[in-house]
Amino acid sequence: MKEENIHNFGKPSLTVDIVIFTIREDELKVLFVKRDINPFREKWALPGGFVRMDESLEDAAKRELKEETGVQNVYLEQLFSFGDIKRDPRGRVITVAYMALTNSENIKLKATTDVSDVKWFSVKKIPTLAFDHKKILDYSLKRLKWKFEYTTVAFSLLPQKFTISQIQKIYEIVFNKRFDKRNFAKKIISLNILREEELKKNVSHRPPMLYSLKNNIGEIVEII
Amino acid sequence: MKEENIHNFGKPSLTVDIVIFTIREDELKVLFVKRDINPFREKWALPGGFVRMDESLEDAAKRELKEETGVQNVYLEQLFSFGDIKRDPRGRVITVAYMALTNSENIKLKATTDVSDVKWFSVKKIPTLAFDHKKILDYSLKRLKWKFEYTTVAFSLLPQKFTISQIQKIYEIVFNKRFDKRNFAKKIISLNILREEELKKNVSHRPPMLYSLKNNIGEIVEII
DNA sequence: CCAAAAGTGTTAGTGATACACCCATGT
DNA sequence: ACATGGGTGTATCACTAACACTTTTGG
Repeated sequence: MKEENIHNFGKPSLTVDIVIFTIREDELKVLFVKRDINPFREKWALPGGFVRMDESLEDAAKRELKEETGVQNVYLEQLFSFGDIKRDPRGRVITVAYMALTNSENIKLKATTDVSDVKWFSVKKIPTLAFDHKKILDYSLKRLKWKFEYTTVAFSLLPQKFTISQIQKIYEIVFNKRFDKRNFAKKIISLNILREEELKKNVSHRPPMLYSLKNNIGEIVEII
Repeated sequence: MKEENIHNFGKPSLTVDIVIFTIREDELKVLFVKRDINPFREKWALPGGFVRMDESLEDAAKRELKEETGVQNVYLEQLFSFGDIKRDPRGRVITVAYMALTNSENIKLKATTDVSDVKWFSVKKIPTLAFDHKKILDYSLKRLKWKFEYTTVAFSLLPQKFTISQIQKIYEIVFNKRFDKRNFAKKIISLNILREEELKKNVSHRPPMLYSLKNNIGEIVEII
């Protein structure tokens, strides 16, 4: 009987790379690691690495993110697979890119496996990156804006309870434009995706209402 | 100097699979091949196969589509990569799924490499499929609808010159719902993406205007 | 003259935008 | 009392949805 032989062809290698975004100091930031191994030693790169035989792609992304940066428990979605023939000087390597979003307040970065440094960079000041990681970053920025318009992913950048103006600020940072306070609040509330919690305490002005998200993060809801 | 060894890990294998849609007999159809090799010999499956070392992912998708089905020159976009550990009984295989769209009028199917048959199936009557191809199909149907709403991909299902009612029919088939003729025409024309060509000849009713698409297929334009 | 599909306008309703003042708290 | 950000309503405009009749051609 004819049998397809899985070994008839040379095999490309397979990696995952993660573009993780957060908001800090009123800016959209992305996390890079400084490579401590060749190729591109001493260059900044997206966290990532080879996929193991016994883990799914998503598990590989989570593992690499944790190993290289210490970051855990984030919103994660697959973006795109990049497979140009010459994208890696070591040979044929396909990478599956993931986008992650997190509220960075409680995150402690730590450089570990194969990495000498880990750092948040403003998307407005991106260093020279290893491999085709600039292309991956550009792609993920487009996807990020798209997802912000049509889903609730933005809420993964906030703590579990948040005010309307915190959401608005995040949209203003990502779209780099101001929104009218009244219209923004009207729109968000009319979507019926928020649950009122309690009033925020110890603020030196009128205490704002805290909300939490009823729906699942990433759910499709036309926001803007 | 520390050097990252590309061979430190067992390598998963890498395939591409293509979900190709067309409209025939007023139905949305998808192309499957009957496998002539194990595993899943005699089962219907998406066209696809192993990625070679010297071709990009997109080239691999085009090559497999042509080799297995004879189909060429189609709209093609990457969908998603599927990497569950047990998705292939032969071992660890990741597949990069592509979606293709074509106007099937001029297409001659021919079963060749590793394939005993090739056939269009209505999306309403899908046979049992090999591997996780049902999951890939379901994903691509979601993506198809999404792209129809927000881009001009639908036009890749039509000949270069087409009438408004041909477009409308395609939208009605894909969304499985009727649209008002006047509102649909108004909307499409207001998008300013069509160029008037000549009147269609030899029709046994009032001759409709033929249009062509000004923009690139797949361009983002909110259609519905 | 009949059958078939093409083409075309108006109205009502819904959602988007623009815009400014008062409120509750901490210091 | 003052500084700070929170909260709220209305009027206009643009877009969407609902709806029916006349036109052009081939047979």
